[in-house]
Amino acid sequence: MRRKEGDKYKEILDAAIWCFAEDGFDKAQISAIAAKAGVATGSIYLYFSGKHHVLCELFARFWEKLAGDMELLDQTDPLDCLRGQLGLFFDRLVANRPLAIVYLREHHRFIESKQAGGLEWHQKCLELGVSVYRQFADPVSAAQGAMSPDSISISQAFLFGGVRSALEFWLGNDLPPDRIRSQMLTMAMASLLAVTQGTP
Amino acid sequence: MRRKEGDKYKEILDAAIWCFAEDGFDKAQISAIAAKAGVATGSIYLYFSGKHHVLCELFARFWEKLAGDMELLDQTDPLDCLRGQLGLFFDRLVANRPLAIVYLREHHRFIESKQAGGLEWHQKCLELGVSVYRQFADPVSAAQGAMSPDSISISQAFLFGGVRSALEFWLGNDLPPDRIRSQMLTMAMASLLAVTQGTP
Amino acid sequence: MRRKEGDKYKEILDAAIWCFAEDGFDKAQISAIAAKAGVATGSIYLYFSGKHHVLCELFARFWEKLAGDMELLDQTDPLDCLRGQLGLFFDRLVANRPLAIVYLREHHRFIESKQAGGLEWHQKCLELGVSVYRQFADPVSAAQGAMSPDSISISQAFLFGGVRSALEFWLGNDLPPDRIRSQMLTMAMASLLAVTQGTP
Amino acid sequence: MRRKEGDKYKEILDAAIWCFAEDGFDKAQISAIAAKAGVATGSIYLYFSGKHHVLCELFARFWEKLAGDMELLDQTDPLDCLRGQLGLFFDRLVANRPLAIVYLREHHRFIESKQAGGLEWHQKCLELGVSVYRQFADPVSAAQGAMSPDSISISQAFLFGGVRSALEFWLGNDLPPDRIRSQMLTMAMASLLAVTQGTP
DNA sequence: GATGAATGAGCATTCATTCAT
DNA sequence: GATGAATGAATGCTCATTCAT
Repeated sequence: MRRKEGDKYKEILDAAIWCFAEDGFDKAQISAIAAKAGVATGSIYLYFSGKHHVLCELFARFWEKLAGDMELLDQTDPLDCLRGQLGLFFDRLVANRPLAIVYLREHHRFIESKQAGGLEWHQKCLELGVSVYRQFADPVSAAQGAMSPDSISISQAFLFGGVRSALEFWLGNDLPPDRIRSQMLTMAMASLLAVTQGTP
Repeated sequence: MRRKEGDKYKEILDAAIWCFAEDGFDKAQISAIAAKAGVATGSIYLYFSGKHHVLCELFARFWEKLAGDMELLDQTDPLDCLRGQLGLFFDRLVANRPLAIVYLREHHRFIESKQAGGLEWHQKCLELGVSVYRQFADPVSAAQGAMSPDSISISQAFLFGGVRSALEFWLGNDLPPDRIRSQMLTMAMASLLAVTQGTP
Repeated sequence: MRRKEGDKYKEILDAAIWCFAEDGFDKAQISAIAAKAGVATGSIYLYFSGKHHVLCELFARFWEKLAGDMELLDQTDPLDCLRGQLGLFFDRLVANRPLAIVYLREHHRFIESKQAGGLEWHQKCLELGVSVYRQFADPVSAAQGAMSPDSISISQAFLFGGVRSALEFWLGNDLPPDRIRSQMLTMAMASLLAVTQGTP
Repeated sequence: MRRKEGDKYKEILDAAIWCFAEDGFDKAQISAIAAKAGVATGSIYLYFSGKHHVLCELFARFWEKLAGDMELLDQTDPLDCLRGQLGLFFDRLVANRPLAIVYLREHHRFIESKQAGGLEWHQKCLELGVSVYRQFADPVSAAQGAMSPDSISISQAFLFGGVRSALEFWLGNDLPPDRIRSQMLTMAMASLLAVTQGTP
């Protein structure tokens, strides 16, 4: 069976999450990741081109799965859908604490990475968000520029920032995630509507 | 006795901002900071106990100055005041691009630092925000829990996350900061009101 | 798997002897030891936990071999046996000039080291000496305290001091070791008998 | 008054003894010596040319004083006189524990030092010993070579080694110095006589 | 494919010494 | 003479990556 081989890839990624979360990307040691994954140090280089690549693959898989799940969301009501998207993003990270830590601290390395494959999955998620966002267009707000690419991007960044804050707060406090999630979504939706609902 | 020449302390902090922004905290070299500051490597240790200390002092000075400026804001209208606070925070970082980068990437080290002096200035800024926030209390929203410490903290985190997103966006795009600032504040205020204005 | 090539462990120890002898422990550079041993700097840390550990292993191996050789000595005559023990110690160091230098200058670091393995071999050698020493007991000297633990320890220290002096002298002068060895043993035996032979 | 100036020289030497004893010569810091002496770091260089010079001056003063005291010893009986010399040496170091430590660990640096002034005082002490030693000459032992320069030097080295051992033992054990001194002298004298008393 | 011993460039920090005041 | 801020060369140890087996 070749199950073992396929597993190593995943074992390494899982081990990397823990190590990156614990020590940060720069301080985390490849040899520690290998040990935690139960493989030899050198084996990591059979699956990844280096430490940076491991990190990028981590996020690539994350965004890939998220994109898949986002597509399954009910798109009947734009507001519900967007709420669902943000909630899904939040839930996925809350379900994996160390991954949430790595996301908060090291995701920028993924974004800034030049040759990283996997950015297309991140892009896909952003686009899924935009496509729902566009459905909020009404003549007045559109006239006010709410559907300009810039405006949309800023809104989207703001919403992601909101989830980010919620995660950071969750990590640092002992509150049930639902409590945080709920207030986060309330605020996110309000901020969204403030931009997309024209105020005549 | 040879007097301390010039303002080496400040030169080092300024140089550190550039180096941390360029290379990240872990990769940044003390010797590079020293070179940029125009002092000898060893001189850094006359003013700071190590690389980590330099980073913490950086943020301590930032929050100290910000706290001072926040206190000067007109407090007549709570909404205006809060908008002013967030805008001030945004403006201070937009005015210093590399500092903004360092803030986004390395501020968590300051927060997580155990023995860092200067955390009190950060705390002070948070408290100034909370004290304005409390003025939004109305009977209905208060009854709904909007003024519970948890709720306030979450809101505050969300608002900071909003500014954070705006900064990140500003760094990655070529939009005039005012354009970003304006939409950020619109969204921030809306999200705030959504929590503090009871919906009977 | 790549096997450990050659006897890097031993190469490093041999190289360390030369470097420690030449420069002293503190000034000796790990990189110089590595170069002389023909290995990379980092490889030293595959075999030893640090510079101090290298030094301690050096002495541990020395005492281990010495203990083995001391046990082979003919124990028929106590006086001959003790002479043989001291002579053996002297000969082993005379046979390795740089090791003799390191012994004279740095052995105290081994003794003072808290967690050094190998101290048991040193202890073993001391005990082998004491067990022979005890055979000198005669009723009169014993009554005078010559076999009290303190007295034995002092005698032993004195005898070791004698060999030490002989080595130091040998290092600093161009005399054949046998000439020095012979006078040293004469004096050592006389000093020994002065304590263990009761003077009624 | 110029007492202050003369004092600094001595303050530095005294401080150096403590620091060298505590940390060893290489690890001891000039700045720590200065601090302990109550002077500025730079001031040390007004009195000494460097760290090594401080160490050498330390021993130069020691041997200078010892030479003076040795000359005062009663020379009536050679055996008593030699016993007195060794005892004096032992006592001087027992009276100053940190100095004893520095003597045991770092004296070789003084001996090996090329340009150190003060070696003549050390030489003086050795010669005072030799001149007493020569008085043991009897026809038989002299015929056996006991008064050859080599033989004398070896004997002297051995005797110094004996005192050295006694000091090392004293430092490492909780025995009253007199107890150690006494046995040391017994053994030293016996070893001496074994060489100088011809055995016909 | 898998291994892990071997590599060696890289870096924060220290500290003897200098010298402007 | 006295000071102590400033210097910058020096070094033990780490760890991502390689590659012989």
